[in-house]
Amino acid sequence: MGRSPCCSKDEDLKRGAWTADEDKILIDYIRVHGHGRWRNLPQKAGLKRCGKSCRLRWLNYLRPDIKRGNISSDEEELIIRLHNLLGNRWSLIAGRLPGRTDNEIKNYWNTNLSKRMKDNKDHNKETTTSSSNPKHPQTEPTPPFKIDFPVIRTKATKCSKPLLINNNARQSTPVPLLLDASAAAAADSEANNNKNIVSSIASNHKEVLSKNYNSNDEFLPFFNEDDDKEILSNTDLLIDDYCNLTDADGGLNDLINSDVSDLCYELLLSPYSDQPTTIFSDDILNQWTHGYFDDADDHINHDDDSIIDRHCHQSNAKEIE
DNA sequence: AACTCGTCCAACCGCTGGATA
DNA sequence: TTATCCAGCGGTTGGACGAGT
Repeated sequence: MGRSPCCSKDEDLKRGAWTADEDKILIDYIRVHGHGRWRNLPQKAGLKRCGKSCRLRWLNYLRPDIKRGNISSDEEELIIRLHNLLGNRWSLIAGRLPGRTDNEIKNYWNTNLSKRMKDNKDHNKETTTSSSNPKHPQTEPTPPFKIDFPVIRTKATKCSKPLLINNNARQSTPVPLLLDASAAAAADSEANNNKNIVSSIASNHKEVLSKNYNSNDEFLPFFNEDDDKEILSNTDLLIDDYCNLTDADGGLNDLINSDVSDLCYELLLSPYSDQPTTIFSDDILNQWTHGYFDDADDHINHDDDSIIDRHCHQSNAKEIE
């Protein structure tokens, strides 16, 4: 049952800090053979280390594209904004900061920013309390960092099928969509609603395909699970989720069995996984972290066309060609 | 100088999910 | 379908180091 441990503890494997010699051996080996196959790498390279340890050492310290030095203020602001947006998805956040590792960002957050955010929150509470006093009219609160954004739950998921939607056919009002299959099954009352939604989506997809995927096409927009105001992005969706929802309709299944069914969009991937890195443009982030959430009562701006960085589409579209 | 305490961060650990036989 | 492999992720740990007493 389950997998065997990466390295059994009774093996004569070295732990703890790496020496310069070990670093050199690892670098030399990877320079010649490339990385990957971490489990066998230590043996082949002549290192008495666990493969996992080698991987971590390479990714977090020895990679040539690692950026040394302090986190700049720009990087810091970006980390804060991304953390507001994504939560503790360190690898995703690191993906937006070239040369920075998830470990580094996680450490930086835990040692610097989390404390500062907490202090800031406390300060805001005090400010709010004192501002309730009519003798101290509230001035426009402009905290350095906003912290109460709903976190978008994303997942570094490889889609094996295309998910396209046409701007022109997009629904104008937020639509509740049950993304979890079991929840969908439990909520019979939602079934017809979902069917209608998915039917609409599938219809959109058909329309998109009929137009042969032009530059206005985008991924599905966010949907608002209205009560808890949780926001889910389309990256949470596996294609199977759509299929489950659309089985009764069949429309989307037709779509995904079409000629372009082997398209692969890779979303929100870490920079050191041999995969594309730039997913969200800074404009998008600005919209997400400022424009989208400036109004607490309306977390999602469905009228805004820019949801996912168009570069993602374009680069993938080129690959398709 | 010696000790304590807090901070930083590299490394470890356990778990997850995709791939594959 | 199931078991296993493997890479990757996020939380936690512990040693090094500096500041304060």
